[in-house]
Formats: sequence, structure tokens, C-alpha cells
Amino acid sequence: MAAMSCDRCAARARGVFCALSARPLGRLMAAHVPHRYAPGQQLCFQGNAAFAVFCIQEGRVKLSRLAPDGEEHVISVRNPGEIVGHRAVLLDGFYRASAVSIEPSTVCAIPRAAFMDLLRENSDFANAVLMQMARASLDTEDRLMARAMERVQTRLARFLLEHLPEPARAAQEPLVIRLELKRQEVARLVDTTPATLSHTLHVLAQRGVIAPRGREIRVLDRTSLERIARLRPAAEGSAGRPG
Amino acid sequence: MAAMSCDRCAARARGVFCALSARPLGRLMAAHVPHRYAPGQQLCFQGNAAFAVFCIQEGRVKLSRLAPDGEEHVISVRNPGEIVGHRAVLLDGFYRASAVSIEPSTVCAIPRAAFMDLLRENSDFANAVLMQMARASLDTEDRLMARAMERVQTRLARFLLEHLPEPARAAQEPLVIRLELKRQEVARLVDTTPATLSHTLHVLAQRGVIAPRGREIRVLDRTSLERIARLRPAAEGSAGRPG
DNA sequence: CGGTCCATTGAGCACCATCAAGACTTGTGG
DNA sequence: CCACAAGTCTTGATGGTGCTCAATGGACCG
Repeated sequence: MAAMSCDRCAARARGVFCALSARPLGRLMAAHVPHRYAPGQQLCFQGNAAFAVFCIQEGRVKLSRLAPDGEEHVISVRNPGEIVGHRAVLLDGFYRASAVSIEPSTVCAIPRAAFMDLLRENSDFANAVLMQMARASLDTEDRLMARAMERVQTRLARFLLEHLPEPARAAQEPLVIRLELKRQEVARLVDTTPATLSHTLHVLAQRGVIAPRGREIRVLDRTSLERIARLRPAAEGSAGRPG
Repeated sequence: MAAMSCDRCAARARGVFCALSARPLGRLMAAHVPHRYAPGQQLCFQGNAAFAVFCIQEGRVKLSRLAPDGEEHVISVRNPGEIVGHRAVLLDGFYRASAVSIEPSTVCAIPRAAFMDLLRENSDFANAVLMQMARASLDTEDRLMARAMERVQTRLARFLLEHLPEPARAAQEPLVIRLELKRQEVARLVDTTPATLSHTLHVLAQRGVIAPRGREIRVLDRTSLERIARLRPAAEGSAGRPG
């Protein structure tokens, strides 16, 4: 897969390159390297030299960091229009996280030098990247805060709500979530272990909130789920975080 | 305290404004508002409108976020030359964290409009802010990861090592750490409770690693402390993270 | 119809927060 | 300088959450 037009890229309007005028856009088109990734394929490895910034045209990319003890921790999931790896490219040339495609994705690699040139010469572009980094930083902060302070139940509930089928977000129960992921992977995204995930699903099932059956999960009581996710004020009694 | 020269600011060389040429620097000098803060004084509140970016000239500033359950969580400690509040100013005008001085500090407030103008018109400046945000984002990420995954012992050990007296960092034992903070505040910085902090200090004392006496803590075995902080490979046997 | 992978379930345990009471420090007034 | 009070720190007991480990139960595939 060689040349693709950046000016016809579906994600450009949403991303940091939207402000680029014809000339720098031309240089970007010359420099970028588009690529298709299957789910599970790795874009880059934590610790490697940051030779490129990745721009997601289509699909989703999971960013995770390896702890010293070898455990993987998801720090962000990026969507089309967003970029990946710019922090490492900016800082010192080593990726701080690994990036893995979790959906069939089209991603363009932009060589470090080209990216830095664009930054230096194009103030609007620099500002756009700034905005995106601000958003990403906030997102990651929220996610890590949630992990540190919220219970598995809460994180799971939020995960489920985020994975409701798009058109049915406002529809009525029972909603059905079809997860294309293995439990292992879901556990990672919720930041827990498969065993604990199973246990927590069981608890929610017993409460009549959901009805899990393999990779298909029916949401029976969306209101409760939202309360558990702390998106609604908690009912008194079962409130607060004991541990 | 009214006008101070930015061009004589001790922190400028270290900070994002180092690249500013005479003209924008002049405008910055006209717009900024310097202020002195005693330890414990608040620079800004989470949730408030982000009317300014703060530039630390002297001292240290603690950034913390309030969880929905009302608990405070430290996300960063910023040093001279660094800026605070730029993310909120960039994004949508609301501070996402509260900022409190934890040392006698001199901090300049730069109004939102002035900051944004500088960003737009000065590509070097935008790049400098970009770099700083990249660093800060990484720092916060590390801190939050540590909280989520490391034991209190580990975080405490790291905290102690970071608070070794500067000139003695390479010197021999016994090193003495003089903390000017109350236990309550130390507990917050290590992200735990005063009670648990006491417990953990006791455990380390029993192992002969440290000898705490009030706000003075003697480090008896620095090597062990570094191992506990995971800055050295763990000895076999007492390794791994059980919980 | 066994084999392999994945998911579930239960028992046990480590870590840490909470609570409450006691020891200590700090500050104040006699 | 001492007595007393208020705040701070420590210490112990208790319990909750979630991880580990291990065994069972299904699903998919050869």
C-alpha cells in the first residue's frame, strides 16, 4: 500500500492536519506511509526508538505500558483522527508505550523529521497538536485516576456503557452488547484479571443488572448500571467507597 | 508586588519563555502578574474558569484533583521554570486540578488571552509549551501508574529518596532527611492515609532501613531503600508484588 | 470423541483503609 | 518553669476489595 491522498483522508477533518495548507500538506503526502493493521497487530513497541508519529485514519489503537513487574496497563485508546507517538517523538525519541490495533485499522506513519519540520514551520499545526495532546493528557489522567480510585465494578460498568451499540444508546432495554474481545482482553481494558472480571460480572448478574452469556451481554437495568458507573448520583445506603 | 522584569527572572532560562525574543517578551512583561505565595496557599481551584496560566519562578506547586467522593489526589508537583494551568486554558477554560504552593513561592500569572496570543504568533514558543506538556504528561502518567500498581512501601521509599538533602545525594550513610511537612501532607504526597504511612514507616524501621524520629528520618541502609523503591533489581525471595 | 483453549467458580490471602484509643509534641497561660 | 489543653502522631484490631491459585465446566476443532 503505497500512496494515498491525505487530502481525501476521511480522518483529516477531525485531526491535527485539518489546518494544513496546500504546500505542507503536499510534503506530508510525500512523507507519510499508510499501512493496514489487523486487530492485535502492533504499531510500535515501548522502549523502541520513536522514528515516526502515527495518525489513525480508521479503526482504534490501544496504548499500553509495561510495568517493571511485566504487567501490561492500558493508558489510552485512540480513535480516528488522533495521533500516536508524538510525545515520544517530541521528548527524546523513545516510545513510552506500546501501540496495538484493536480493530481493523488504517494508520499512516509520519517520519519523525517530517513531523518536526511541520511543527517548527507551521504555528497552526503546532497549536493543533498542542490541543490534541492536552485532550489526550486529560483522558489518560482520568483513566488512571479511575483505576486508582474506583472499584472494579465501577470501571466495568463504565466499560459496558461505553460499548453499547451506537444506534441503541438512547433506545430501550434490553440492550445487547456484543464484545468481539476475549475475556483476557476485556480484563486488560478494565484493568483487572480475568478471574476478577468473571466474579464481577457474576455479581452484577445476580443483582439483575446484566445477563452475560459468553461474549454477548444483555443489559437489563441500564439505570442501575449508570449508577454503578457513577454517572448518576448513588442511591443512599450502598454509596461511598469503603475500601 | 507589581512589576518585575521577565528578562531578569531566574526561572526564565529553564522555562518555556526562554526562546522569546524582545518584542513578545515585552508584551509578556506587560501582561504578567507576579505574586508571592506562602506554603499552603492556593493558586487556583479545580472547576474554576481558567483565566490564567501560572509560571513558577521560585518554589514548588502541588497539583491535585478531587475525586467524586471528595478525596484529594496529587497528580503532579511542579518546579521553577514550569507552567501550570496551560492545559485548562487550552482546552475549555476550566481548571481540572487545584494548585497549592507547598513552599514559599513566587509565581507569575499570565492572562489567558496573552498566553494564547503568544502561542499563535510564536512557533518556537508553541513548541516549547509542547515539549513541556509532553514532559508533564509523562510525569503524571508515571505518578498515576505508580499509585495504581505499586505498594505503599515502594512509593514511600521513592518519596524518601527524592527528598534526600541535595548535597548529600552521593554521600554516605547515615543520611538525614528533614521533612518540613506534616504527616498528613506527606501521606497525601505518597497517596495514602496518615495511619498507613505510620505503619509503613514502622515496617521499614523494623527492617533497619530507616530510623524515623518525628520529622527527622535517618536513612540507615540506602541500598535497601533503593531496592524497595524498585530503582534497583529486587533480591530474590522477597520480590514480586503479591497483592 | 478426546484435546486444547477459554471462561467460570471457590478458597485463601495480601494489602491497605478505617476506626478508635493511647502516646507524644506543641503552644499557652499562670 | 510547670500545668494543661489541643493538635498531631502512632499503634493495634478489624474488615473489605481484589489478586493468586487451582480445579471445574464449556466451546470449538481436529
